[in-house]
Amino acid sequence: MPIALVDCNNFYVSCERVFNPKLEGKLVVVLSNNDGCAVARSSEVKALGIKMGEPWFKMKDIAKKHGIIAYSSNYTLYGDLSARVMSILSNFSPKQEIYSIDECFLDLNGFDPATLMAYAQKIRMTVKQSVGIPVCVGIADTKTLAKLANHCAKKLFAGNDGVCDFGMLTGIERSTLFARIPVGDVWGVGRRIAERLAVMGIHTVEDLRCADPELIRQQFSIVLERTVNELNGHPCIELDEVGTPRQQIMVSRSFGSPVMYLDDLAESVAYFTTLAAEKLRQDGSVASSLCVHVRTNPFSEREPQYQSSKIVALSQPTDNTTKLVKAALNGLNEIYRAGYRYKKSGVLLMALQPKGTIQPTLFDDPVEQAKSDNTMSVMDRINRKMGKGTLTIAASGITKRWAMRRESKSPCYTTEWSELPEVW
DNA sequence: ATGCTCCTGCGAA
DNA sequence: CTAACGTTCGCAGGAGCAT
Repeated sequence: MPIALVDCNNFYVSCERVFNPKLEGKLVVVLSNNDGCAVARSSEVKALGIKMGEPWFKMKDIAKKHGIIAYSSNYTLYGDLSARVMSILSNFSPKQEIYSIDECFLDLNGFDPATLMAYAQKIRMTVKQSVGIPVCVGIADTKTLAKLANHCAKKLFAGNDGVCDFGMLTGIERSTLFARIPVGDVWGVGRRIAERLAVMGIHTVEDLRCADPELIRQQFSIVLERTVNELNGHPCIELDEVGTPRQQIMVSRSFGSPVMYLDDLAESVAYFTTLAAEKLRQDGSVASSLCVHVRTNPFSEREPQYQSSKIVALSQPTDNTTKLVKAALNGLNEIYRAGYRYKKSGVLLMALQPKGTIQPTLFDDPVEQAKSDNTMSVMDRINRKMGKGTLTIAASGITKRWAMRRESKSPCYTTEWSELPEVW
């Protein structure tokens, strides 16, 4: 029952390189929102020892010294390229689970085990040729093992051309390999759990594989017990093909610079709510309540700190931007306190359900409902065709003094005509 | 005693 | 010039509450 995990290499960096081949071989990082931390690093940058999540301002000296090129993140571009990669990959298996923006599982059940390595190479070549993104492929009998195999394809076997198939290993070879990998590299084992495992003398993947599942469940959770079983080749985590609709939708951002006044905060909350509402309608869901959240900057230790949130119930489930914004602003009014320097706000849409399943009695006025649906669908269509933010509600403001910093964003090559360089 | 919701911790990318 | 540290999602388990 082989499963492949296909994962893009340094995905955001690779996206930038697709449209700017001069970046090949150079030291490149992509920064998080607000140009805060490094969230993608080229292999050359990783070799310098710069860690994932490292704050940009802390590594500026090293960056200058080595000539690191930094990009602001361009999620529009990365999302579009991701969709192209996933579409190509879907041709390689009847069952695909898109796990994140840069990786997916493929069910390879029924394929001849002896041909899987070659098949994986074909996958890599096809994606590279048609989208320009390099990927690695890990193959094994469970999702946890496939993740681990992918990790090996990337890290341990530099000479193995980006593919690793655990099906090719004997039991001894596997144990020897696992004994060289720190337990923290296993899917589902983060920093905290790794620390606690270390206390128990479990340091490597092999240690965890041989641990007593019953004990692990007792000391940790059923999740980690499943991990142990999966490491032993017993599938516990199903391939999840159907994109089960989200249970909540969150939009929040740190501000480019701190905000003091309710007006600015309200603009941001209104804007984030419109973004959340767009996602909600894309999912075909409606929300029954929402949560507004604001906070000061926890890293400014000398400043007075404040954070608060408020849950607002909606009179009936809706996907209408105007109604959601009104509710969010009501909530904001209740938690706003003057005199603080706010650094972040956010909106969480909660208690989501499929739009189709709302009880008909809730549609008291079908005419109103149809009007609302029409307005929203016109807005969505215009924004999709003419670019995000073409049509917005006034409450989200024009000036956006709080807008996030994005000092070095590349053009949205695949989605914005206006951003194409003229020479093209 | 049982079942529900809410909150927190943790992990992932 | 200076100051500057991400976002979004799910799951499990425990606390707290109602029945």
